[in-house]
Amino acid sequence: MNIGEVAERCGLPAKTIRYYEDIGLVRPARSENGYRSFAERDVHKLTFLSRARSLGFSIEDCRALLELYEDRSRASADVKRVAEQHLARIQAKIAELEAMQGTLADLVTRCHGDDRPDCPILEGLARQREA
Amino acid sequence: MNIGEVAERCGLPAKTIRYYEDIGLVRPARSENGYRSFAERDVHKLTFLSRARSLGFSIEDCRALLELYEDRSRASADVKRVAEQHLARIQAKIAELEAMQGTLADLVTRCHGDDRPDCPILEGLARQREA
DNA sequence: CTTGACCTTCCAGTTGATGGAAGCCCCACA
DNA sequence: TGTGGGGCTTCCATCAACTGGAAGGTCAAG
Repeated sequence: MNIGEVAERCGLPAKTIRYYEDIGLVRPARSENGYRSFAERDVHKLTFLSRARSLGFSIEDCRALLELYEDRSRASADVKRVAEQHLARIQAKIAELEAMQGTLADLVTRCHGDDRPDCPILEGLARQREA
Repeated sequence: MNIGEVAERCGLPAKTIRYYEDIGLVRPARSENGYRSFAERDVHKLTFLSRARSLGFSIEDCRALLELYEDRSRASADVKRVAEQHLARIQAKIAELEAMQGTLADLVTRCHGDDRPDCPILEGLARQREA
């Protein structure tokens, strides 16, 4: 199977698949003409990667997860640990964004947004952290 | 004022301040010895930048906001527009992370996390999007 | 006069791709 | 047989926003 079809099936751009090969996440065979030749197994791995990336796992996490995925004698605890750490990072990030959102929404609400120069948003940004 | 003191006062690493000069966000004077020599005004701009960055504004947004900040004849509507767009991006990002969090939290809950190999997390990642 | 803190510039690396150029390969159609 | 087009190849550059580190100048204290 050529890269175009694989791209379609796993939902990743061809460019990304080549990149994943570069960094050693997949190792497709090669046809005589030099084209990459993907087996079903490669497509599964790429689909797995696509899903893991879409859940926000880093490439290095994906590498670890893929290794566990292929290791029939893995301990699910190892998988769970990776996932829990990632979940914690996501939750921290959400909290951070919510804090930003709170501050920013407040400033935006207080700005009348007309053609006059006075602006609580700029004042809020300029203020030396007394708030 | 030397860069170290400025860094302390505005809450940005010296390295970052140099970077901001590189990309033209500040233009501190120079002393005879070649050291950067910051005026109060520079410190204010850097503090402004620090706050804006901590609210997640991109460097280009910061550049625009800084320009508005220094323009006494600005229209607050221009500031508000930038802020609203950024707010929308933040909210979209929160939604995205919450979706990830939902899926991931579910998988984590269902994984027993012991030394056996069967693992709903890996199964969830491998599944070809029927869920 | 030396030590150590602070400053300088410059170059490389981070993350995860993405864009584009230059150039094969292959198939169909005239 | 040639030509066109789409798909494939590699390689290099670029994005954001820094950050780390090397090599070296400056300055104040002891």
